Amino acid sequence: MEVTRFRMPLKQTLRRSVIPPLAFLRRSPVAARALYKQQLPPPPLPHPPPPRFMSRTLDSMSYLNFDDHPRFDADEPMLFEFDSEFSSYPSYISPGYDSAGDFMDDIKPVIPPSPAYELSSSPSYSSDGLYNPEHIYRGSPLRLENLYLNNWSANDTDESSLPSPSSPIPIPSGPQSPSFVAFSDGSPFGPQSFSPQSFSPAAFAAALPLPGSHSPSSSFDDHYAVPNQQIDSVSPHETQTPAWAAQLWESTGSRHLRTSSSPRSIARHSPLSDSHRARRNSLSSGQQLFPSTSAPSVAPMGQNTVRSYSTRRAESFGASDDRDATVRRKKRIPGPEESEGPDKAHESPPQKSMLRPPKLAPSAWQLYFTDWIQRQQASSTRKLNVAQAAKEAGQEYASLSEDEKEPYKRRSQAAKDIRERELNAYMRTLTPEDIKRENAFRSAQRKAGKSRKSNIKDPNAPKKPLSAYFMFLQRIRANPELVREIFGDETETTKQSVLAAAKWRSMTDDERKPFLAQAEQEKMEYETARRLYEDGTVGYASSINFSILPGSPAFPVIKLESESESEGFATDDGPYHHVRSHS
DNA sequence: CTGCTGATTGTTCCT
DNA sequence: AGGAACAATCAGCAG
Repeated sequence: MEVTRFRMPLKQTLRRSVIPPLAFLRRSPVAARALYKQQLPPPPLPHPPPPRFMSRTLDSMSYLNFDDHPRFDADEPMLFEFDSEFSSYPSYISPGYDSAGDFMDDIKPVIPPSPAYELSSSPSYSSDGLYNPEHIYRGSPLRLENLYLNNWSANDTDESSLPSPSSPIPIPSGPQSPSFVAFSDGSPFGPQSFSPQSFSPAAFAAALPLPGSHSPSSSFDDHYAVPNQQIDSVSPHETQTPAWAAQLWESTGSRHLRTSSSPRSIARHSPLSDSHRARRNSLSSGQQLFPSTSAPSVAPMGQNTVRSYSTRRAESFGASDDRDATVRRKKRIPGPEESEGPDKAHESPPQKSMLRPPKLAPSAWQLYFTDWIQRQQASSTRKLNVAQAAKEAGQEYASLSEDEKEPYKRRSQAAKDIRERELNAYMRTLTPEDIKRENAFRSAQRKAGKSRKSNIKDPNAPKKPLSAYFMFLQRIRANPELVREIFGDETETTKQSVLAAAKWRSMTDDERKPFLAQAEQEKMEYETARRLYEDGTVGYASSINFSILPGSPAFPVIKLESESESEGFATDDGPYHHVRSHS
């Protein structure tokens, strides 16, 4: 098997242990969410931001450039090793597997957990097959996320001075700190730029809260979101999402996420600067945006933090400050067309897919089968080929009761949960060029009849808004009474569509009006978001809904029930009275 | 190679 | 393409 071994120099390791400044997170909301959602340690939050930190942070993005750094030295001592492939299941499904894992998509430091999370001798799966994170880290809550958290906690500290999870973990600082070695040459971002900071998972959660509502369709955010409850308990003083955070975490499902409770102080800024650059600059100068002393302050971004996609393209395979790109590069086996840069993306389609998404999580059956084979090997010397084994094990598996299958199902589900997150995170690391290349490959495969895989969509791109008719559909589905009225007893979705379409056609223009207006409104928002995204730099998630800005005409729109579970939908007052506060 | 199952596609509607 | 959710089919995994 071809194994490409990636090695991470110590310098990079150390660099990695530096907490990304919030400015970077704001500049790169996608990366920020990925970081946050993996529960990485929080960025330093100066209170108030030291001026020097603020000014220097702007130029210091290269500190996140873990790879392909000009200063990269292949002879540096290595702490990490990564394989581009792994021959077995990753840590979360394989008993006894190193919990640090070698999963490319989610770089985890291979460093023993801190004493606070004493490594148990038990594997991640107990003998009954149950997945049990507590078997890995004693004293940590039974949450898969804590695996990441704990690993990072361990990594971000010196092995010799490991703090407890509840106590803040000191960030090394000062010129003598090895963490800053990387900055000592060339980088304008000196060690002194950081004042001693501390963080804890709780502080991080408090620092970077998510908006209060979730889109039912936004699986990514559903899976990554830290429950508000948790955040609140951590930071009782912050009952509201700070403006910067609201902007930061505005999800791709923002259409659904916008709620009346979402802070919108960002709206104070003029929408008239049609260039995102101007907009961002106006944002960065807006210190008054973060007046709260309890709210985390943010180093403003400077002019030079804005780069267009074309710029990024140019840097795509060169020096880059894009952490996502870093991860991505590690996953890919470099192809010939990559060495020449992305200019060739439009040329002949790649011979093979460059994507290295996380592998599927094993099903309950696969886990059982793996165990079965192991048991066979342990208890019997007879040789079975896989076909025979599958046949025998398949019969046994079929005869298992639900209770007996349950442990396997739980293991499988745990693996699936993690895998889904990793996949989502992975997909978000893809650049438009990556996607173009992959789609060119897929198109060629389809043409050749070798695959029927459809093209992938850019998960970072703004989603097309729903048409008026689809909003009508949504509305019906959200309301049991309307469901009964229009769908009757029909449960088949395809037939429901027919019924809904008939109803739609029978409606008068007046009855359709609110849906059409809403669709028009969202279309405009989409166009704005799309332009910003295509211009580059702006992750869709951070796009601003200009329609909420003061002076915008109030736009009566339909409040879909899916957007607010707390608000019951009263059929008697009709849809037209529901006005979204943000619109 | 076998058995199983997760992932993907197609289905329906309209714009 | 965008929503829902189910059926059908593809694809991948175990050694």
